[in-house]
Amino acid sequence: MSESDERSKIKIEEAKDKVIGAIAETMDLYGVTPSAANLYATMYFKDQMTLDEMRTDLEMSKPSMSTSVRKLQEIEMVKKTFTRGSRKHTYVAEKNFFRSFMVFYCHMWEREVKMNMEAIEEAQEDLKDVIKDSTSTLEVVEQAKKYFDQLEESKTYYHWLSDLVASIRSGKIFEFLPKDPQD
Amino acid sequence: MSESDERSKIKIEEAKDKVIGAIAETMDLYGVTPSAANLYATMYFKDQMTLDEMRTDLEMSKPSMSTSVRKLQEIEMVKKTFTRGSRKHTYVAEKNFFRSFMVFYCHMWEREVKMNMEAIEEAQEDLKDVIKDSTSTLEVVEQAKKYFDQLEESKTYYHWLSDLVASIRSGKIFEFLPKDPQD
DNA sequence: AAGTTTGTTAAAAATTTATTTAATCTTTCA
DNA sequence: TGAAAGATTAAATAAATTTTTAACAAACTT
Repeated sequence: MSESDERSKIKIEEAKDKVIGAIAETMDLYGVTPSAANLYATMYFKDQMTLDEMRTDLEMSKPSMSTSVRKLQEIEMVKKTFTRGSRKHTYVAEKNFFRSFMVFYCHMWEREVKMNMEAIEEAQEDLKDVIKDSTSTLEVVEQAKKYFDQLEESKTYYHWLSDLVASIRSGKIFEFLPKDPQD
Repeated sequence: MSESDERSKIKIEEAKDKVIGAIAETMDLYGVTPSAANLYATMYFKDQMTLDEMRTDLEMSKPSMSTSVRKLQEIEMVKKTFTRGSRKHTYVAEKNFFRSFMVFYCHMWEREVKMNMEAIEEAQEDLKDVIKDSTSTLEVVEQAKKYFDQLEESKTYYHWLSDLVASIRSGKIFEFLPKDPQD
């Protein structure tokens, strides 16, 4: 192999590493550990990888790669693939960032809406009881009403968030914000 | 104070606690610690709080409250307010979830776009050098081209994310997805 | 069926992150 | 200006995560 060819290959690796570093660094948003982030970013430039390749590439233990890849599968940023011939499992990174965005945020936001709305509904029931209770003092009723209204108001946000999720899921958001803006 | 009045007050507290628990639990999305999440959720039902009130309420140390409140100020979910008369600092929780959403996600997504786009631009420059280098072998040039194209493709996503941020910042997104949907 | 290879689970070690105690610095009021 | 109160920083402790080593289970090969 020629001297300059070797240099070119190194340059390609450096180019990749810059992007790998950036992707890994911003992946804390997705709630993954630095090593899982690193793994995903590495896989982003590969067709597919086995656990042993990951371990060699990142110089980490196999169980560590196993748990990282599991976590990445959970948020659907990595998928298992069948590779005929090989006994090793192979994994591929989701390379479509739109899909990753959709899967991750929709899942998280739905969880937020569900959990908080359920709590709000229950809380409002309790507050209604207090408000309707004829033995309650004016002061207590006023308190209960205040909190009830605050919760009612907050529902607007959760409805909106729910709508946002729906429009991302259905793809309708891309009518408003095209993936490929015409200039 | 009457028996039933006491019961009503407890019921109000229980109602609040349900919502506090839910908010705190879903706040991991915002990358804050459980105690900061707890603090915010508690403040959500108060007009304002001093560090000492926080410490009493959450039964934690003052420096702990100080760092939590600092973190919440960073993501603009809490603001410092002036309270004439008192020497203690007072803090208020941002109660408009739309604002919190906007501030947090726009900030994070802008960071993601900036960091990754800068790395991509640099990497593409390197790859261009390799592609244009007349001494490069065909194999190496093909490799470089492949990565260049992959990066070029990914820019679509970052542009879109950038547009999303802009439309949230400007409020234009609410034309597409109204806060208060007409049925 | 025995032996290998591969992947996962369990327990231990190490690292990081969060919290507290103690000390320092700032501000406010006399 | 000095004393007192309040908030922050620093160092130490505690807690929680992450990572690894080691043992185990499953699947394939011969």
